[in-house]
Amino acid sequence: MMGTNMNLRQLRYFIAVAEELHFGRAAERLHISQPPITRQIQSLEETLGAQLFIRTPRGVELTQAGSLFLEEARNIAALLEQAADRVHRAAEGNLGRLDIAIFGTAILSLIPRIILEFKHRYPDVKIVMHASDKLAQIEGLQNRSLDLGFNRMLVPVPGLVIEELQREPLYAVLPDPGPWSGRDSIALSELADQPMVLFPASRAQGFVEKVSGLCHEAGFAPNVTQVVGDGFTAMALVAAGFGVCLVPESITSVHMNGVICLPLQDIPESAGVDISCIYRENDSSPLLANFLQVARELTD
Amino acid sequence: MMGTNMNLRQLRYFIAVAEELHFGRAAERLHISQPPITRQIQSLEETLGAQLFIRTPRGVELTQAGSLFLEEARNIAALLEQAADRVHRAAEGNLGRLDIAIFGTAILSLIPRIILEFKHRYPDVKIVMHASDKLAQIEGLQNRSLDLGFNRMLVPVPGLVIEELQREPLYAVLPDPGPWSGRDSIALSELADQPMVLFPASRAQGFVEKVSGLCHEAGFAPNVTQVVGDGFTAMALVAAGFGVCLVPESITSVHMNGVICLPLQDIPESAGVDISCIYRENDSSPLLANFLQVARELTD
DNA sequence: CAATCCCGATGCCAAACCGGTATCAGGCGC
DNA sequence: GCGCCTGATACCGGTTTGGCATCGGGATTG
Repeated sequence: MMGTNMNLRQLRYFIAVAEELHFGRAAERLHISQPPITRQIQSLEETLGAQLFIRTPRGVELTQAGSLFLEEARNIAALLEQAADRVHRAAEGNLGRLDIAIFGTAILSLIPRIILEFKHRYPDVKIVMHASDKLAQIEGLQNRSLDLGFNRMLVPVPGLVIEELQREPLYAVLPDPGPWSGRDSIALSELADQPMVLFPASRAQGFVEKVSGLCHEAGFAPNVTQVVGDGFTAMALVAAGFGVCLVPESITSVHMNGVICLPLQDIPESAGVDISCIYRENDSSPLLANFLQVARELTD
Repeated sequence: MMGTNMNLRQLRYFIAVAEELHFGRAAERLHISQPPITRQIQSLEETLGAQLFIRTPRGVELTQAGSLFLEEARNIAALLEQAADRVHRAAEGNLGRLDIAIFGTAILSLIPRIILEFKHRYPDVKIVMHASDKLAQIEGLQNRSLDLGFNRMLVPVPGLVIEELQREPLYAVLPDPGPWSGRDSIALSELADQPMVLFPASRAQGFVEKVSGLCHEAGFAPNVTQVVGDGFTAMALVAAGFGVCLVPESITSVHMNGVICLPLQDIPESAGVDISCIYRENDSSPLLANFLQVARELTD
């Protein structure tokens, strides 16, 4: 019993013979001698239970079954080649899908630049954006529905890596016109008596605690009058006279009537607020690696 | 250097491992031991230039590239299986295409029965019908655009086989009312003085010569007044009073006002007209073989 | 914290497979 | 009838493949 199992070699040889209609020329084209072709074709015919060629004194011709098989064989060969190429590209991170989570104010400035650059470099990678808060990002990463999250003030989680991309100073958002109109900076202690709006009203700790801590270091306890969901709402409340608030620098790129934004004096660099990304520690995806590389390049 | 060329074996092993997510279980499923699987997967990964699995202490999991390749591999494996099945069926004559030529009056009675029965037995064989005269059938068979022709009074052609399926007696078509109204048969000699309509006016010899020969055997030369294209036209001319004509029995299944059809007396069986099929001598197509078998069964 | 277990990886050997050379068998043309 | 061309076959050597035994590393367990 010869071959009871098809082989890609047989397929290649068959295509060559079917196109040359001549065992000898097919052998020449395949850079082998003629006898192996005879045997592989015989084996293939036995496997398929079908005669593929009619042997004639001048060469061979295809039977109807052979003609049918030629189409299928060509198709399969092309699919194999294509599959190999696609897999290779996927392994190099040029093809695939990346699920990225961001939250509210993270949309500003840095992250869109990273994503645009990545899409430009790897156009065949499909980026799916998810708007998720801190806890949803961690859950999504753990259950594999996310590959990467962007956030601020992340706390370490076992199995996940937090990588700081940028650290931006804090700004005070103040009513305008008001006592600080015309100033170009402000000390945190000047806000000791001011009612303060905090954000975000999230399940997870982070920015709110950061601001509280800074105030205590400046020698006063913040007089919190409101805790709202996001920085834009907080700025709007300041404009409406509810008090003052502290925001990361990037939010000040949004200009709003009725408020001014002033940098804080005497605050160490490390007291700024970070923009970090978070991903699985043992995620070997080349897509993620490529994305992180782009992110690092853009924050150097 | 291991494998620079993909192999179907590697593909099968990969699918098994990807579905079991465990080299040992995959080996068990494939009825081999575990080390060959390790090697084949390594070779495949090297060939593709992509890591397909992440080895973990409890087994393996698919990388994104591996996940992508699993889909492709499954698809290709299914296509291969399907191709093998289709080729096998084609070789057994259950699948494919048969080009069959008929001409005018051959449509009656026998041939449609054969074709209907064949379509019933081999529903996946596509039958393409061509209306071709005798010469076109021979040319079509020789240049491979036809597989089988039906015709009458065929003359031998080198490389083609003529197989008689049925022989039917001749009938005389006579004007009605007329001298023979009420009779139930007629002798050919009674038509000696009658003007006669012949058909078909074809490039090839055949029925016309047959009728002429019979008349001479009966002792008279036919008084041919018209030669027309087909039997129906001839019958119409008889009804219009142009004379009489001779037709094969099967045409008498068509009833036409103004004519009666009477069987000829004293004509030997061999003098009847045949319905034959014609095909290539060395046509090894199983579809043709199956079709001929059906035809022979229905004419036993 | 060490013993143990389970997984995949590796080394080694025999069997099967594959390709090359030489040769055979049959149809066609001169 | 003889040569020529085709695919088929016989035999041999190198390569590949699978099985057995074993290794190395991480996780579990007592």
